[in-house]
Amino acid sequence: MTPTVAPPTTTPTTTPTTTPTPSTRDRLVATARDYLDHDGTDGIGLREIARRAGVSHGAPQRHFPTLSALLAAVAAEAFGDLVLAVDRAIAPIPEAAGRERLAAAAFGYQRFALANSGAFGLMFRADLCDIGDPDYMTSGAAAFAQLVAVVREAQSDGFHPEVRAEELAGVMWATTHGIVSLHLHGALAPMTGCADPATVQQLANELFIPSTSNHRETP
Amino acid sequence: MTPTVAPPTTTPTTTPTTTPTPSTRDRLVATARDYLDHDGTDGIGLREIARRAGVSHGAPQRHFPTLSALLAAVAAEAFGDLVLAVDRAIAPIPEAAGRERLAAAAFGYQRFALANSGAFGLMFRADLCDIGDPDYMTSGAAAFAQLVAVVREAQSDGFHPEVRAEELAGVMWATTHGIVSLHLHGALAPMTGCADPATVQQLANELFIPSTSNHRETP
DNA sequence: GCCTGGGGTTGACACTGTCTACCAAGAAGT
DNA sequence: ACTTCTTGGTAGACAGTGTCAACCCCAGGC
Repeated sequence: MTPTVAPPTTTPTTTPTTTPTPSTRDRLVATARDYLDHDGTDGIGLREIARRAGVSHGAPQRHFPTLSALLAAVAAEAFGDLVLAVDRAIAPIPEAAGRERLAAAAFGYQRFALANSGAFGLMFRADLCDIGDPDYMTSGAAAFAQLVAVVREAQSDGFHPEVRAEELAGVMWATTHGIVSLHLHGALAPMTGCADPATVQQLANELFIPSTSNHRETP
Repeated sequence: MTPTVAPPTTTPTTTPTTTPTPSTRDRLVATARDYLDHDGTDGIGLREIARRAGVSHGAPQRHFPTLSALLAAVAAEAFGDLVLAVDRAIAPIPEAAGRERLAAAAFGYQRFALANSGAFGLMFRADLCDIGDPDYMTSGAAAFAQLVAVVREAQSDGFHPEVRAEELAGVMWATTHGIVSLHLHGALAPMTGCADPATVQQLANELFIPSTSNHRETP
């Protein structure tokens, strides 16, 4: 999301760009993100975030009406990072090789989920973050739109051109999402016997996208 | 559940079969399941379950050391129901038609998840139920073993016989699981434009299992 | 008859999210 | 310059939670 031009996170408080002091609100979001990266979603809470951010337990209420709203902001930010990660994953592959770009996007999604498992565990949890938050919804829609675009490129490259791109993207998304979700749950490895979710993704790509080398770049 | 033969749920408390009084422990599990069916996972808690079961808030501690243990028992029961549901879904299809049985199993998984969205939302939540519980682990493994068996049948029917059945089952499981998870999260419909997750599953089946009619029986 | 222990109750403790009153400091208007 | 209003932070309350510990009742074994 808005890669270079400083995303104004919904609060243009007299300092739209280059804010020198991180403005409590941003610090709360960053602290929550840190918490997720270190400790996962398990014990996250408003008071603990406030404590780690060095403010009183009532301070977040001035910026977010509820904990879900704060976490929605964190999830929205994470969705932006996801788009960037997928962008980086497909960037080195020429646009003409649409099928390989699609495979690379799936691996990029996986790598992001594994490297940011805490934030990923939050992004699809309606009980934790307010999924009605406008920022959350637009960020999520942007991520899906990116996937649809990659699918369209793959369709130009001969990947099931007869199917609606949105539905096709839904299947691809669900497959990759299911793989990483089950893996992070700890269910995939003992069941399938292969500890690396990328191996399962590799197989999924070979089944879905048969006529491609599907080279899986090293992480 | 426990349809006919009454599996003794880990507590052979002097009445292994045909217990006339539902024995608080069973009532707690049943009440929790009811809660999930009616109100989802959102506000579930030990005290609320005890309240609805008509016992004091400390009573569950006599049977389950922690809330996670109680919910693990509920999830284990739900995994058993899932196996039964998938069994019912593939039963009317002749065993020779392995690919169609696989497709039917996927639809059966979906229908179970949609009809028992509360319990399904619990089964893969490590923060809610103790996934180290032995009952939980064996029930989950049984569900996956059932899927592997169906995949093996499909392989005998020409469905990618060169691939390891466990890995193949992992891909199929992840795809269906991802579809229903994203749907229950509310993300699939606005993105793909089709409200019915079975439509997405239908497409996934057509992509995975190309040479079959993939008839999707009416729910 | 006594004792023992399973199973239920009640009360406590620490903790949570949210609400409300209070307060400090800067902006704005007169 | 003085007042007023808004913004943002603090501290205390309240209802709720999971878990722990003490107590208590009552059936079964000696």
